[in-house]
Amino acid sequence: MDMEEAPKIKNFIEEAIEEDLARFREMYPDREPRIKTRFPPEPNGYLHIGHAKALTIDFSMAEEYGGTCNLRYDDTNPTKEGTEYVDAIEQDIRWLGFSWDKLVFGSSYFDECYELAKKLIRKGVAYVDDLTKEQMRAYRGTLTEPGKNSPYRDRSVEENLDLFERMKNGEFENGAKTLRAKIDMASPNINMRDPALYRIIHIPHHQTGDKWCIYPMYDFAHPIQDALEGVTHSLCSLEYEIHRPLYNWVVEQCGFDNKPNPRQIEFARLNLTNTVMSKRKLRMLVEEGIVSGWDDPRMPTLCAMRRRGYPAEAIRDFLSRIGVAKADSVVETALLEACVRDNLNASAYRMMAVTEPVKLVIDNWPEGKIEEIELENLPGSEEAGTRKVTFSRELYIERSDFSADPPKKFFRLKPEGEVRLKGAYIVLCTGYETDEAGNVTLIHCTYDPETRSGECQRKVKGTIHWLSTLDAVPAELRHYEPLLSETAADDAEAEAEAEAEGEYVGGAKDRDFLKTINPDSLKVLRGFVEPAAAKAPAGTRYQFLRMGYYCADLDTTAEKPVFNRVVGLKDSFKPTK
RNA sequence: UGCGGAAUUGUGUAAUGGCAGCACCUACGACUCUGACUCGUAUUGUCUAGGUUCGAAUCCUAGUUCCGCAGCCA
Repeated sequence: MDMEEAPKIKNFIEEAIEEDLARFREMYPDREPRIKTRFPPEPNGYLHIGHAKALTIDFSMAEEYGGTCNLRYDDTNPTKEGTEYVDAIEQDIRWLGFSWDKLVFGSSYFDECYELAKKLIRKGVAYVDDLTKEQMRAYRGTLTEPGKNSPYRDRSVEENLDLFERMKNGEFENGAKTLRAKIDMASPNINMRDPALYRIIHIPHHQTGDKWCIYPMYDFAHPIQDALEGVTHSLCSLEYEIHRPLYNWVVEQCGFDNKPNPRQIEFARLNLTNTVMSKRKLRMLVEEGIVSGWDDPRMPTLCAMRRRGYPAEAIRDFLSRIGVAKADSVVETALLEACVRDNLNASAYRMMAVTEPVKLVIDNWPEGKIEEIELENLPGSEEAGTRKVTFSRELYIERSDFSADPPKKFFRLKPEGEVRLKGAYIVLCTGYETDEAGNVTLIHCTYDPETRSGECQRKVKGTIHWLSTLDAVPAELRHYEPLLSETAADDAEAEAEAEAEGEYVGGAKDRDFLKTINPDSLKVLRGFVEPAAAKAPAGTRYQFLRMGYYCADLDTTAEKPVFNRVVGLKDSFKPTK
């Protein structure tokens, strides 16, 4: 432990946990309290960077206080879920470097939920209601007016027990009856106006098959699962804040023996500039074919970030830098990119690649002569070693590294100008050729034999990268820009509107969302890479000198290498004139 | 005009009655065989109005703005 290390800044969750810990110790002096958390994804989609924030909080809080965290699939609604996401979720969590204590399904507590529902009926705090969805909405009142009691609210315990059992036995159709908590239809908190506990859904469940046709609601199941698993801190996002009284109501009414009871603490979700996080909108991008899939490198999903080449450590670094708070916020994507650059600068081997090539010929270099140039793989790292690249009369250089009409402070190649070819010689531009349209087609140079790298004191202002036409390998380079031209905050109105239309698709706001999509978010360049880079297996990351960090894509082959630009290098050159 | 939350620099986040700090971004400079990295410098902030106090981002009062809640979703 480094004593020089700055004291860790505590977030409000850590403070709450420490208070709880102190209280537990006081209440139960004979046992050492253990923190237990859980990460509860619903298996109906892929994890994104927002989930990564949540699960990082869940896992790291537990870890920090010597406790453990369960992975629990929140699968109480069989109409939306399937097993196809389960493996992907586990892979993403492991990739981030976390491991769970127990892997459980919420559905494995269905028996307990059912028994506890009957307990609540017997206590007289739950009843079977015959109201339709529409009627229930009408009876609920509004934000400013109280609701009124359902006519079925005062059924006897016996009748409720009988009806509930018959619900379970499949005697009723979907929606015909629900089990409701009997709390207060006049509560100022709408969530407390006799919320539904169980509904009838005649659909087989991916885990429990056709054993059940009634399924508990999140608000009923979640606190029960937490309590049964011994979860001490149920950490979730802000929108559940107003559900907390109901969470506590369920815990109290069910009356669990094992103490302490779980405590729900809420934090703000992550928003990023120029991205969307809503599962529904991400699904829209996939289904509309705007992206190639859930792992399209432009997506904010973890599988996409992995494919693009974002290191898991960089994501964790990012998550630790943004902190945890209760205020809504939108974090700049630039911070994520800074974390990625930080990580890759220290680890990614350097290579040369030319993304938009133009040919350069060294007229005083003997025809057919080849020289081996030795370049370091990682500046400042001896053990990373060196590699050899071929230098020859004809080279490719970056089109943007030559200007026939240069702006001020242009340190690259220009007529009559000199530039160093990285690791090789200083060359002087003696002329250039263009096509009818005025595009440069060939640059003529002479080299100075006295200026070989390492044997030369003379300095020039610019150094550019290059590749020999003899062995440069043609490669596809995919450059990405943000998917959205502006930050499309997840819009509550859109949800409400879409819901009013009966389905979560195609509201007016959604069409607005589609309009904010950046049509140029993917640019495919035909360039060249070093032969060594061409052989890299998918997932290999390099810094292509002066161009950015790149990662060999899933589509890469030795014959046709494909690289994703993970993130570009910072560039402080701003042409003026 | 209901209920639950939140407001600190362009962004995110610290400071729990005692020097408003850190990171990203931005700008400028140094260094540079990557206009990268690194290093240095700089700009900009406590939602508003009162009050308590020697002293307030912090406590009190009143207001303003923003977010969430009316699924048999989670």
